[in-house]
Amino acid sequence: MAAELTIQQVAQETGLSVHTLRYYERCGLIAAVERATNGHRRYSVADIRWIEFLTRLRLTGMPIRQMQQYAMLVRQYPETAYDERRQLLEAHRQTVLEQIQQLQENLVAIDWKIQHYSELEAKVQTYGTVKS
Amino acid sequence: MAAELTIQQVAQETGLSVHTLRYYERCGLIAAVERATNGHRRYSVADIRWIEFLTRLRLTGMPIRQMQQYAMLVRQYPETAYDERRQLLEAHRQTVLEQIQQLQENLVAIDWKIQHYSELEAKVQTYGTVKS
DNA sequence: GATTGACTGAGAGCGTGCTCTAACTTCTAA
DNA sequence: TTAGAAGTTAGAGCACGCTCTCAGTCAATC
Repeated sequence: MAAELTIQQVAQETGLSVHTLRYYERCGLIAAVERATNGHRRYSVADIRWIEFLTRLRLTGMPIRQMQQYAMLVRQYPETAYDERRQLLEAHRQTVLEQIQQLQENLVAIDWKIQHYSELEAKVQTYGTVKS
Repeated sequence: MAAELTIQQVAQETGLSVHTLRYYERCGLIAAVERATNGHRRYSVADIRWIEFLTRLRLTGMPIRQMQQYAMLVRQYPETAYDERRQLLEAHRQTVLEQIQQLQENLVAIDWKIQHYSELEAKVQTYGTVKS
């Protein structure tokens, strides 16, 4: 795979900082990236796609530890272990669904409070200061 | 308001630890709780309701800083400032909606990957090891 | 050949939100 | 009256996920 992107370019593309990109590589989330003759990193399009997927996992709250485990499965058994990878993602999928549900439940309570304040404001408009 | 619950009981009710309850009080999220003659905290039902609402704010990702601001509005102007409180909550409501949407978008990509793995697994079953 | 600017690795530092410790008090039950 | 369980404060410590610093390398430009 042609590896031609500098770390700066990848940072721009992915929204991660160059620090974070090096950090991710250091801790095994990204496999050793190709290097130019001067030792500088050169990322391939496949690297970018991988980083984008990693970012989705992070944004859905997967801890680095688990991402490392997933990365390890992909790297260590590149043409197999589909079952294990799928299971890991399915477990994560479940936690994401739970997160969404919890957010929605809590949102109802917040909406309720907003509504309550609106009503109190209306009363203040009509009658002056009101308690609670 | 009758204040009769010990910190242990409140921890049980709310799911927070006693450490966290004291921490929340220390940093101004909970107004000074009533004390028994021996100096021990005695929480009222209103305290519990407040803590439950705080917990909803936390679980939806509101930072402590902002919760402090909200708590300050409630405490400092107990019978007014509804507009400001409502605005604060509405701004938060917006970020929660965005969170949910982002989770859902990322979930699609994860589902997609799970599906992909399922298909690869099926191929492995049929033809033996397959690449990608 | 000197300067500039992007890169490198290793490791220190930081912000957030708890979580735990230590030393002390107070109440209850044996 | 003594043991132990639960409470108190102030402050230290911790896990996580970055984020920044530093000293050095390298290539291009003036």
